[in-house]
Amino acid sequence: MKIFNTLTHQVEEFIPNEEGKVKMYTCGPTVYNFAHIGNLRTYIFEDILEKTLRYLGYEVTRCMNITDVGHLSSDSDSGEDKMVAGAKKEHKSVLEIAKFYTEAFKEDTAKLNIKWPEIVSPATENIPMYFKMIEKLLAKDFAYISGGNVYFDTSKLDDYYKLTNHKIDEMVVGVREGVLEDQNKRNQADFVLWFTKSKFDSQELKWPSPWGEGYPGWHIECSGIAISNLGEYLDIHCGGVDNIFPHHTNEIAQSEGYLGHKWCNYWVHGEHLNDINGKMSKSKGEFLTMSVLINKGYDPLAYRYLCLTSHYRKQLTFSYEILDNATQSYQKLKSRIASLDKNGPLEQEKYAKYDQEFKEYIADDLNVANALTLLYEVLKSDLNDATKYALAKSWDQVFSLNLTVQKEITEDLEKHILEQIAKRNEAKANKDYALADKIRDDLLKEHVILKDTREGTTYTIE
RNA sequence: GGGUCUAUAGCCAAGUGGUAAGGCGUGGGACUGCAACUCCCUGAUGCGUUGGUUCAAAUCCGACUAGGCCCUCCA
Repeated sequence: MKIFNTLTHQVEEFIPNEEGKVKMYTCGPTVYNFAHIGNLRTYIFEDILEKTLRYLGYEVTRCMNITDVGHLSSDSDSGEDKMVAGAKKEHKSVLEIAKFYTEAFKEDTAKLNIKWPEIVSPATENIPMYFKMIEKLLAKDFAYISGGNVYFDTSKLDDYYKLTNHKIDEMVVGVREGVLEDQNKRNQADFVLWFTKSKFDSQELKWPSPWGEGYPGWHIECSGIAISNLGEYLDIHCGGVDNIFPHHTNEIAQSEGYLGHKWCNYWVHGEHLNDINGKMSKSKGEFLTMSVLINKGYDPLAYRYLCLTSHYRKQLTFSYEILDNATQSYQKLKSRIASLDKNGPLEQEKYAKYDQEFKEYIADDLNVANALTLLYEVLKSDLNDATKYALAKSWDQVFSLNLTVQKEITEDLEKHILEQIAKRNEAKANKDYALADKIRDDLLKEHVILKDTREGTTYTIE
């Protein structure tokens, strides 16, 4: 397995700490609103990564956080927490809001066939772990107290910027409008581990702590949750590219400061889904959620197919044109597989050869586009139907496109359809094409699509 | 200002020095009462522009152009 490691800025051979086992952590959603399809692209990529590792024989334990506290609400850095803003808007408590959007997120991921991680942990349920970490960081002099808050001292690390290649002298503070410089910091890059003061008075959730009543900084939650659930040595840490700095940079700093050794070997980041204005966000342009697409008649799995045709490290610009394109391709692919006769003997040798090739593609930094192309090649090949079907079914463990899932047909429905087909054939024989077409249209309304072949009329159900 | 990534047909996209995969769409044909489905045929003398290295460049190097992202909310 080869994968691009942000830490070394190159594609590397993946070697886990423990042979055959992978510990994987992925940054989860901030649950103050619905996830947009750009957020979901990252979860699709992480799902593919996890399933690829499993397909290659690794045993994977994956952990994800749910951020239900402590994120600022807007670019203006006005000091209102996202969760609080969401709660105010909807007249609910912060935790009610978090619960609601956590459920919504879970539903979205289920529709996209994204496997729910073994371990999912909300930030608010791990406060004692943050105390433990912060206390140790203070004791080891990696942290200091200033202006009521606890800060991490980035000057104590030689390679704080190793993930980004940033040069500290050339960084511009407050390059974005409205970002204020925090006068309590010793160094420009220092960040807060625990808040008790400053501009976050509107924060609703607070906990008593050794440093006063307050709440955790924006980065400590991921480190705390990852270390307490997966231990001191992590194999893979994922997220969107926007997390590289400062979030993941700071996670490395605080985790390695706390542990006293290297924490995670592979940092893997997914690129963004943009719209024509650039980066997708909840505040500008159309707020594209799964529900928006579903209401427009799109199949969530067509969106998943779209994500699969594009490499995870490449930006993709969303448009309805490309989604229509993907929908067509996806439906055609599915119907081709549905028409295969799955019964019969497997051509073992050829099966193994193609499966090996498939593994080589996905193991090559998740070259899913080539893996999909291989599926088309198989469908076009001279393999027997049963072998083609078996390969599609096996590979769908990674693709997760329901390629071999077909609608159940009840006996009554089947009887009804066959009767209608008989009636239509009679009408056709009598050259009563108006009636024949009406029967065809009526069945279509019931999602039954008729196919006239030389052998007679068959049907499929969508 | 600094960092980083990208540019291949109408659209998506593979390609990692040996002469441009694949999918969707388009157009044509077979099939059909007409359709749909399916099948067959159909596309880049060319890979943002421009220099260079090489027997050979979409692939390597330089310059330029355009665009995205990051530089304390973000997937």
